[in-house]
Amino acid sequence: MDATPGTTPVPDAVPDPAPDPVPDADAAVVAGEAVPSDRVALDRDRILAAALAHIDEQGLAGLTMRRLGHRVGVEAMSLYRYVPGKEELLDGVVELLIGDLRMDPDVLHSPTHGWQDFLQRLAHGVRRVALAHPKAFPLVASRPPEAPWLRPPLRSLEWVDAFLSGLLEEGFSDEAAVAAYRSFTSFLLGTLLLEVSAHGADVGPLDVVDDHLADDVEASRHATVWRLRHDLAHDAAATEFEVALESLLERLTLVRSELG
Amino acid sequence: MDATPGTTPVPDAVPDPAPDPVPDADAAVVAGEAVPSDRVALDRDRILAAALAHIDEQGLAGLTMRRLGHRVGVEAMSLYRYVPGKEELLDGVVELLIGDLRMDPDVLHSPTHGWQDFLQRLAHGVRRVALAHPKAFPLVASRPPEAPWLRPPLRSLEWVDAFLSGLLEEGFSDEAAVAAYRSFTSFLLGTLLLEVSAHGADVGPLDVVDDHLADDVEASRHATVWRLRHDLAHDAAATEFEVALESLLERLTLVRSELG
DNA sequence: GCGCCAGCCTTACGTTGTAAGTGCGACCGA
DNA sequence: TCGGTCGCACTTACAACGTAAGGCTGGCGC
Repeated sequence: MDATPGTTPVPDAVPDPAPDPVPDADAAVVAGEAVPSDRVALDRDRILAAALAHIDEQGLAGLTMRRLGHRVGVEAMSLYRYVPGKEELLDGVVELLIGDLRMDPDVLHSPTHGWQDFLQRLAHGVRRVALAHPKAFPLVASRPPEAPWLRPPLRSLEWVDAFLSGLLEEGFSDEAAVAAYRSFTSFLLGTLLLEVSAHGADVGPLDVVDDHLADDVEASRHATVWRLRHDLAHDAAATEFEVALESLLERLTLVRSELG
Repeated sequence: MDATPGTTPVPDAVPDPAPDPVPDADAAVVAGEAVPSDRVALDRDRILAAALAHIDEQGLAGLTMRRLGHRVGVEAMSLYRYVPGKEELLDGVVELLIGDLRMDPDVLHSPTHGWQDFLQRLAHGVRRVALAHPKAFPLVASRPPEAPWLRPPLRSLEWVDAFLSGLLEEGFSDEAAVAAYRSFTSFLLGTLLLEVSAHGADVGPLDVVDDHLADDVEASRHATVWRLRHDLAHDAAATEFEVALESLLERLTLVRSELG
């Protein structure tokens, strides 16, 4: 019994070479199965998924070509047959993240119940992705966009087009739709980046901060911060998101009629 | 252009050792001058300033301990006498950036002309810093904050305290002040991050995008994006910032009275 | 004169991304 | 059945990185 769960220094789960438990590989192939060995075939999607999983577990800095190779049961250089380099790999992870949006059944591709419902669903979908992968989400912001007007976190032509087309269908003028696009992306990026960042630094439940920081706060200086420390630590991100989104939509209603 | 550290022979401009042009060093010292050689004394502030300048010119990926050392005329390891490591160096650069805020004569430390004026000035001050250092500003967002409630881009106790105290003076309740703090930081972060990111990707004036992207756009798919491409490329960040900020302040007025 | 020590340099190690070449197994036309 | 080709992983190698450890030097106090 190797790999006892309590002791391993590296939690990676390499699939273990497993000296081919299949007695007759040809038979398996004939039977319609894929590769007989449990070492499943490598491909770009599997690599990207592994990279995302690795980031979720170890953080961005923990992702290394060698470590990623090890995780998928392969030497680092083998990855380069499927991915041109590390930069492109990270871009692929970002694509994967926004790809999750398409799979989300609660996110609509066009405003079938009004534009407010459309944007509400989209915003919540993006937030779900961000919260599901807090360590990876900053990538969505930090990767250079393919075009200056392809703004995170809506980083694909597909979604930008869906966004704009959707609003146009709903009576937005060209200018209003573009303005709404800019406001919406700024809002999502700022809010979600701060929310996942708080999650990352979320070590203890509250009150526990660095000593020197605590000293600074406690000492008469910064008295207000000290007094409000509990309010500041209190996490009401979900309802705040709701409120701020609602307020944004109200503002967009104005934009819609003013620039109509 | 950079990012691949493999080939460039480094175009840095080292100040040139300059074999001590001063004939009598003691005389210079007596005369009240600093170190006689033009190789000025190294210290933490000079290192941080050089690091910021380097990031401004070469980008974040271009900053290396060796290159930074070379820039200040010193071997890489000498930097470690003043800075514990690269992480702390980057934190120092962030401090330096927010330190610029304190120097800004248009930014007030307390609301002497009403809280709206106070926040307006603060917001514009932060935006000025972001635009002055577009390559470095993302650092403000990506460095892990010292405490979860110390939200970028207001990353120091000093400013958070000033913010909260200021609003309390102006009639905000505790809850309203904290809520305003959260909204304000989200707004600034999202807006400015996207603005500097657009500046970074700003290669040509407009229309020039990657070929494959252009193909995707041009081909019947994404027809709306294609049609609105000029509106999308049109940069009205300044006035949009103004409008969005105004709208935020209006909303905070409501928060102030509702949670009052 | 002597030792101390701040400040810088040198050397060295482990790790990173990746260019280049090697080797092996599966397929395929003869 | 046999080479030949080729896809795919492995091996080796290199430059650059962050940084640990220690060495030199020149100006200071005693």
